[in-house]
Amino acid sequence: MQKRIPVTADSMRCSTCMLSELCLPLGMPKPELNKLDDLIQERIRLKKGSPLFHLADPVEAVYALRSGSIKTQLEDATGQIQITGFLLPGEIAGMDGLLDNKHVSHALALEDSEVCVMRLDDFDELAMQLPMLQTQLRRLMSKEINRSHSIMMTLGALRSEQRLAAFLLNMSDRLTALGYSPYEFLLRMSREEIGNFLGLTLETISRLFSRFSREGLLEIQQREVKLLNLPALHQLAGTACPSHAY
Amino acid sequence: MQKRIPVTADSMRCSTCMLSELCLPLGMPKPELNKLDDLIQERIRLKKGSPLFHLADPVEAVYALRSGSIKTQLEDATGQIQITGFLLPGEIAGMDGLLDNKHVSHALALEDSEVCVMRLDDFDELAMQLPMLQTQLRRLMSKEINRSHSIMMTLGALRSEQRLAAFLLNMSDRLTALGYSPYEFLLRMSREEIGNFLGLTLETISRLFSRFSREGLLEIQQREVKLLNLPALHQLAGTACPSHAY
DNA sequence: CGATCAATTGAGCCGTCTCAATTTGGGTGG
DNA sequence: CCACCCAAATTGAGACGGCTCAATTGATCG
Repeated sequence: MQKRIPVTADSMRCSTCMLSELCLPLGMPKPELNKLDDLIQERIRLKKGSPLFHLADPVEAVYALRSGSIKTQLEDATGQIQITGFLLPGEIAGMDGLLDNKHVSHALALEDSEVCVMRLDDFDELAMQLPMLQTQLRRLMSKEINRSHSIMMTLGALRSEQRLAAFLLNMSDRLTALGYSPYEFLLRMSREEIGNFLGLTLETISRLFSRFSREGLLEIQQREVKLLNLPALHQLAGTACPSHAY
Repeated sequence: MQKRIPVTADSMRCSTCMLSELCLPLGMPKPELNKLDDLIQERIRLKKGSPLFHLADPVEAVYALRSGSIKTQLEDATGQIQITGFLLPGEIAGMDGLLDNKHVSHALALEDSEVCVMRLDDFDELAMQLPMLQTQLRRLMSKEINRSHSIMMTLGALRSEQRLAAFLLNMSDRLTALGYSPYEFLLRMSREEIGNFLGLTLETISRLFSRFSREGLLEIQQREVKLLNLPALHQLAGTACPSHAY
């Protein structure tokens, strides 16, 4: 259930997009920003549950999430799935397929979503006049490398309660950057998906939510979370609590 | 214990380097390859145990390992370490620091090693005349993203014996690509470092080696491994056994 | 309003960790 | 060159965290 939407002159452009502080343009000066507008020639609307791309699809673009949310997952020879990330608006999908221009993962919409299509051909052409663009992509790819390494640490070094705390705080931070509340948000993924991502079972996730709730760290009602004690969660996760949280 | 070595006209260059099929030049046509030679202006010799860079150091280059081996590791606020990779010749270090040009990890030599320094300024300048260079770096960064995602799967979905099998097979594959035997090699890292990397304790690693040895999967003598049954190891790890192994 | 899927909760088991004791090997100085 | 020392690795016993299997409740959606 994909719907491709051509971008017309009066559509939203990078230069006027609310997400430009987070997305590809992050930190680019205004004049350069205006040149970016030709890069996005189309967008894709995704219904909940539908794929943006699949394993082994050819890569001809990377995608910036404009609205909604997306999960990305690996699938091995035995059919085993590992979710590698949950994307929020302003984040980029498809950067893992650039070695051989073949996707090595699946990307699936967790809710109705929309992505901006950045065709690599167009990207490289524009980058000839706007070299900074290469730097921007490099920064985003570097960020994804960091993110992956951090998750390695989460999976390799933390116990279940710490993993879930770290996960919730990470969601909270990213939603805050988007202008939402750090405290209350809706999880767009199931307990099973959280568990898969964190290397735990859905039962463990459910039990931890119940326990955190009993301990007054949060309230949870289905997928609606309210974080009640950010400092305590940070202490659990072993991360510093950002000052804005006090 | 770092020693910087300027690259002179008669030094080894990318165009004549044995590693060019694996390293930055991978898949580049000859004429373009020759232009690469000016990129590497110096190399660094590292004594065993000494750092290539540290957390929070400014990033002015990325590094291609020329000989030896290097581990990279994260360190969190509590001092907790997570090893994120063991680099072999032809592989690149420092690509995780490009978001803000500040290193977010440590890189330490596991044995006496040598790296080629690719200054980012020089890189971007050269890329103006050789646009393919940007694509090459993109491919290498994409490869690192993949590698990290695969490790997420290893940590999130596999049991201890599967993790160690996957680790050994991965080493075997990469050493094979360098022209070494798929069967016999020397582990340059301790049991503790393997365990840290795989999210297990050193005792578990030691026990697994003993068990694998008892089961005839391999022979191990300190850090000298001989893999005796690649298909069985692949079956354990849940990966397809490459044809050359039969 | 039933059907179906998601989430919760419990009981028991298993894998990995922790703590501790030994053994082995490599490096150093007498 | 040998004796010693220290770090690395092995092995065992017991504890515990997270998993499996199973039953039940609670949402959501035709």
